[in-house]
Amino acid sequence: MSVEDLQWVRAPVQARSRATLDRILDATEKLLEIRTFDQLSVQDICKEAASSVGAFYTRFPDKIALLHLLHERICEEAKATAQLALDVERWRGQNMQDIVAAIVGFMAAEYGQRMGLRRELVRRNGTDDAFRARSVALAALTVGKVAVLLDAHGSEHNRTDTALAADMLNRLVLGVLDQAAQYRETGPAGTVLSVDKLSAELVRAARCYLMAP
Amino acid sequence: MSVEDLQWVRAPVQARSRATLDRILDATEKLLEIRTFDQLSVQDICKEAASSVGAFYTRFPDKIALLHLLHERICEEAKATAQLALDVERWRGQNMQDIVAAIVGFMAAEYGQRMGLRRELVRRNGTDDAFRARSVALAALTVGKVAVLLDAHGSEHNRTDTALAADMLNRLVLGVLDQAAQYRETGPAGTVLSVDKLSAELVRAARCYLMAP
DNA sequence: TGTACATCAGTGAACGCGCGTTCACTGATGTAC
DNA sequence: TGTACATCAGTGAACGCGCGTTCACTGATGTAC
Repeated sequence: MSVEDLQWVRAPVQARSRATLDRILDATEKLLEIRTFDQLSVQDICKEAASSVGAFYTRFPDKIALLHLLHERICEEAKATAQLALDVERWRGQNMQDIVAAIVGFMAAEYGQRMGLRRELVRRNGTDDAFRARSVALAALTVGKVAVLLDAHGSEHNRTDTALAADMLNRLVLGVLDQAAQYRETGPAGTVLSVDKLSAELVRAARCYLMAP
Repeated sequence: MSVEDLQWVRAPVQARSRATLDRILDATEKLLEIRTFDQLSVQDICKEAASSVGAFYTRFPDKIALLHLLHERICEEAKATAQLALDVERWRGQNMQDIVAAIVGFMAAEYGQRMGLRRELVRRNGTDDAFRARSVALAALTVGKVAVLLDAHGSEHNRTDTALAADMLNRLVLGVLDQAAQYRETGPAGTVLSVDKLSAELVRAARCYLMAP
């Protein structure tokens, strides 16, 4: 999906303004690693992007549209990935253990990237309906596909309500990852846990949740 | 612990100002059910508390001190509860299954109260060091006590690294509960899950994580 | 290939609104004698 | 028990700062002929 399809930005027509837009998006993600979106002034962003406030407002109707654009992009990407990664056919013949490990491991690794943006989006989901709607739509899609996957492998787990199991799995995995995005280096209890270790424990938790008697 | 012991508020000396302070605290918690702390003006809070801006500033040095006070209070309460609830002696002779069910169930129920405040505090933990330090201290305490509990019941679970297991348990349970506080009525995937059902699934997940082979 | 013109892009100072904070003042409560 | 005085508490209009947004202007790019 290209930037032009999105409602949040006036599409650039010259290569120059396209480059400026890209710099603004990159600068924003970079600054979000350290600060909240609200803590970023439009000036800050434009300075970091080697651009100017006026240039910003020829692209975006207002400040928040920038964050909407970043969210919409990341959601569309994730949706496309989910369509491919969670397809039943793709996993036919493989065992549940490996499937869970692959999917949860992938999610954890993905989440490791762009932590700043994730943190901001988690915040928005709590209070802004437009952001929440997009996030919920994405989660509903993946949860639905995971439920189908669970149905197709019914003999390999011990859950009868696969819809509930899929929903809970999503809550567990994203809950822990969102939390990790909030607390960064040191976790919620002050302990350092590498992405790999966290990922491994998450895989373990997911497997256990599905397969324990 | 009484309000006077805290550094965030000028201690009231007359009953009248004590009452005003209480109204301000209650009003804040009430308003936090719908809006972010940043979305609340001092005016809003004072109006809801049937008080005035001037009165507010005779109690508090600034706006944020009010939230610090609420956080410090809730953390002290939680610490006291943890000291009692997670004591090894208290659970001697009981089996792991019941212990997990009781503790996780209790946490979920507790969390159901004051969701608005929780949501705000989760947000703060992500960006404000003072809030984070308090939350981390609390979590470190509970995780430490859970680890001791796991050690004392070593034969009833399958985890060797009890410190890691306790940390992960904390991440799983609080991760899901924090997330629920963000999304409220409808969960992250748009599904409605009562506190009881969520609690039951959390208990299941925690048990499985500890006891699966 | 060159020139004129239209549109796109970018600049940064200035504006104005919202909200945290202050302040001059009034009223209530407590204490000394 | 009454009076004077000190301190506590409360009021709400006014102030001022920060930051999102606008705007008058300059420069760059593309197109027609």
